[in-house]
Amino acid sequence: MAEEGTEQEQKKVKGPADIESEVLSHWKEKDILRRLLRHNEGKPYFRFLEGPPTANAPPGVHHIFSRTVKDTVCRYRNMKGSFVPRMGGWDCHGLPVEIAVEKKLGIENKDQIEKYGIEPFIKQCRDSVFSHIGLWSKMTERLGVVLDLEHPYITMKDDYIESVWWSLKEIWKKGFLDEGHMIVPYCPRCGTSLSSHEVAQGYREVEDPSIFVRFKVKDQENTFILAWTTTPWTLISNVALAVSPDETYLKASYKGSELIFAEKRVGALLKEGEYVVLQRMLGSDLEGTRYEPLYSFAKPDRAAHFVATADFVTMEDGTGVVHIAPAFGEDDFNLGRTYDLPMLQPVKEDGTFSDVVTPWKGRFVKDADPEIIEDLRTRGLLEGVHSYAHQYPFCWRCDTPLLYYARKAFYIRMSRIRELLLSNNEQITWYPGNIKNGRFGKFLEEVKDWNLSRERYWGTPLPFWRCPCGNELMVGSREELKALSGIEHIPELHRPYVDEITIPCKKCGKQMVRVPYVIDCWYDSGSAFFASLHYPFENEEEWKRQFPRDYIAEGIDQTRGWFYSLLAVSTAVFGQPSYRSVICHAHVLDAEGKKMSKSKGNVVDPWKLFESEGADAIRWYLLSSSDPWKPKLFSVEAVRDANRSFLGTLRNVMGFYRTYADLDGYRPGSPVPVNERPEIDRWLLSKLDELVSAVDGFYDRYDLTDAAASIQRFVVDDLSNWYVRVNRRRFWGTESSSDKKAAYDTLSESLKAVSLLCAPIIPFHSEWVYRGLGLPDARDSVHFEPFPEARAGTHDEDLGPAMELVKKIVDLGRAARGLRNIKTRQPLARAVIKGPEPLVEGLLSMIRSELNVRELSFEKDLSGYFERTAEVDPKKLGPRLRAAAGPVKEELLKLDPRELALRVEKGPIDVAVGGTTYQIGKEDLRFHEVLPDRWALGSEGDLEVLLDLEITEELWEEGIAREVVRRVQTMRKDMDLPYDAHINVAMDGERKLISAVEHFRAYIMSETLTDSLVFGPTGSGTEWDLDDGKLVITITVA
RNA sequence: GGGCCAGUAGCUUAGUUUGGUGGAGCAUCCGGCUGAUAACCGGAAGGCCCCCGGUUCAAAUCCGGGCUGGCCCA
Repeated sequence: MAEEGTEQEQKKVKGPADIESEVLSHWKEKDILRRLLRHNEGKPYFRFLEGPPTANAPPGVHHIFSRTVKDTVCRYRNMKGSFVPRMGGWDCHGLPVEIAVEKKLGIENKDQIEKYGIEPFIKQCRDSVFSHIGLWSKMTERLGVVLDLEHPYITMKDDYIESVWWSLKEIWKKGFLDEGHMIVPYCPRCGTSLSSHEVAQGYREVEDPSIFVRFKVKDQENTFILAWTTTPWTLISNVALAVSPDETYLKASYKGSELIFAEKRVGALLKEGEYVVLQRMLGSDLEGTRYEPLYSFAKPDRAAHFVATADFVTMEDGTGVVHIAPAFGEDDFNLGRTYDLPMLQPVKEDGTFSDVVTPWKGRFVKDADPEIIEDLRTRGLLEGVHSYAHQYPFCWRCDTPLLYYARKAFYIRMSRIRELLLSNNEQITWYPGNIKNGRFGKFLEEVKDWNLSRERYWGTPLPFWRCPCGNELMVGSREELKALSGIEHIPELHRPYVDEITIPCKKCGKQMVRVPYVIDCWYDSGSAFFASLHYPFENEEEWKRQFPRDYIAEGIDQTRGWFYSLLAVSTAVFGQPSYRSVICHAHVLDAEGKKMSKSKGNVVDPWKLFESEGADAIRWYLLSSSDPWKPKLFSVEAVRDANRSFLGTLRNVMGFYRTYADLDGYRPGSPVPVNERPEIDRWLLSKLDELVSAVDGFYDRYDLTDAAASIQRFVVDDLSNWYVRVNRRRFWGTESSSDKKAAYDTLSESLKAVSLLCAPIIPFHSEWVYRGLGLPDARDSVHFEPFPEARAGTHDEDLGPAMELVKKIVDLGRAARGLRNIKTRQPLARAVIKGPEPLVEGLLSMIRSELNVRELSFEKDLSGYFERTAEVDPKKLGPRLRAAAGPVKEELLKLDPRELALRVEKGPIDVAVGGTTYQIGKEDLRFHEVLPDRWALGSEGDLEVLLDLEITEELWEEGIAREVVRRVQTMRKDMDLPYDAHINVAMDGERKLISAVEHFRAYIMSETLTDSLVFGPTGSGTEWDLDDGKLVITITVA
């Protein structure tokens, strides 16, 4: 019963919302989405990995985009016969979660968190992680995405954390995990380092002092190296000066001193004539030169205060000499490692100078700048002070200027495996390709060590225990921890519980204590390719089947996020890439191309769109409008357009099919053999065949946009606007014939194939079409069908080009009519065509009826009908004559175009330019036609369609008859008459019109199912203003 | 401040690899077609192809320099 009701419903052309809710309830009833998760189980894997979102905020349009891109590829592979595991995943840890909780609790720093208590705090975090998960599930389902959200991986689960621990221990065993100082952006007021994305939010343009400082060279009288800095407070911690090894440096005498600096900077530093160059040398010659420290508050513990060389020294600004304080800058720090420089850090965590810096102890470092400058001035070490405008980061929460600080941290030595990262990247196919060696590859080439530790609370604890005696160990599993600590019950693998676990030291017997860090949550998600399986503790076999993953897809912002962490972890732990192909899709912007943000109020509400336009329209728009990696301007109008241009047409073709199939009781089955069907059927099937291969190839190459575009072209142009339109009559007749059966078979086969081809992109409409066809062997869902294969034998080589020619001829003929305002309803005596002749009679009659001409003739030459003009074709002339093309063209412009056409017709003509004579023939020219009134011409390239516009009385009358038929049909439609209702008609009007109707009486009556047709005044009726007079028509039901 | 991507009709875009009369769709107007169609067909109007230079007989396309927007970084 339910089945029948559904079919009844489908007769009418419905809106997308009805279709989708109907499909959704069908899926629910038959449990389709859940069954699809297991579809093709036991077959070869297509290994997809879902990137885990954080469910503490509702999903937005860009998540819809991601899910669409992922789902479409997975559905395609599923149809191609692969088993596609689609485990959902949730990212749980990290600062965003902590900050959301801090906000909720009304606290804003670590002291307050600790006062509140770590245990209740992380409980709050855990509770808030899934605060919006309901919306995520709802969105995923409404979008028709197949994703297992009932058994997802969850990064805060102990199993997951345990796998992460294991991997960290692997890295540690390889010696890639190190503890040491890292330069991190640090907010002295909040007492914490900041993540890079937090820093990025807080850049502002500021003015800082920029000073030129003299460093006295040791053992050389009155000689100074001139350096430049915008952070005077770091001079206290100076341990070296850096120069560029390949640049030239000068020693110049200036106002009684000798100064050393880069030659390229001289113009910006000193005035011409005020200095004398004493010596030139390369930067590398300066290496090792010792100088006297400016300050000696902090004592270096090894060799310091000499010149080093470094590539990062530029000639853009300053003096070409950079002062180095390894504790306060990343370049400085790295150079410090290279040269084994001491690290002076006389600055406390709150950003003030420590006690050793006697003059300024307790002062915030930046506030001490003016006094430091003054001190240098009085000591004669200052060469100049300027103000310097540049971008500087501030804390996004408290607006304090950030300091780059060397902090103790655990880091993974990614720089050591840079080459391996790069060669692993070579094995990955990127969409779009330019990311591989561009944004991503460049990033890898300069990969930095990965600062892994975070001085926070809600995260995977770093499983590193240390004894006061210096003994250290890494714990790689729960069992290991229990065995080592002797503690049987561990509530969970989070702070504060793991903090309380101590391990007796095997060396000294004291208690080893865990370091206080959690790890960067990007490491969590980067471990998803194994931790989601709880490998290596479980699922060994499944792991082998799923490594590496075939496909991932996320937004381009993940380049240095998940795409990187996924590759970084797998390279560090397994030495191999963890994924083979990746689609980076672009962002979804508002209709103006601006980023959507709540504060701007330009966020499109996906739920409203689901209701008004439907999920398929959204999916189709996102994939068909342009490549996924081009930004999408998202608006209701854009989605509506997708609905209209493609889905609407598909719905209408389906509606047409249903209307007549139901009327005729047609069911697909025992089809008419293809070779017995008319040309047009074979043509459509042949087209369809080409489409199937093309779309298969597009999907296979992850080219979703071309797949969608070619399907759309087929459905709109070939199927709807050509096949259905020119074949309508075949469906109308009441008697059944094999021709009619062939038409139905062709249409239903095409619709079935289309539903399969677009199933990966629009799962709802494809289902609706598929189930509405009445297929005898229909499965529960289109999504269980295998992807169609091009059928041998349907491909007809000649029909394609022949039909293209027919369409072209028809288009040209209609254009010719349009030029002269001759409506298609007006029959014409003949059309003369110059061009290849479509061989098949069936196709010729199609041209006659589409163009409404009685006769068709093909001629090789139409020059007898009209004159031509000629002009230069630069495409031909340019390559042949090169530089002479211009002047020759000028010369030819002097001739009358008509005369030129005539002369060239007889043979090449000579054109003399600059003493050389060039032969110009037909092939160098383009021709235009000058037509007499009787003829109308449409042409494209060599194809020309000429219409005879002479309208005889008989042709005119036939035109009137067709007008009348059309008016009557319109009236029938307005009266809502059934298609098969018979009528009686009365007409009154001008004599010549009535006479025309009388001559075509039989034709009019049969076309309009009229039983009786009478003439004479009628009381009521509709008055029609035909171009040639008025006609009143009255219709009554027979 | 650096890197990547983009800028073409009122709007959305194709064309740029390989130089040779810039094509579509939406919207507007006119005409047509309509026994599925909010569909479609024809025509009109609408383009300093972001700007400035360069190469070339010829540049939307190649090269250089800018500008604007988006993204990623700092």
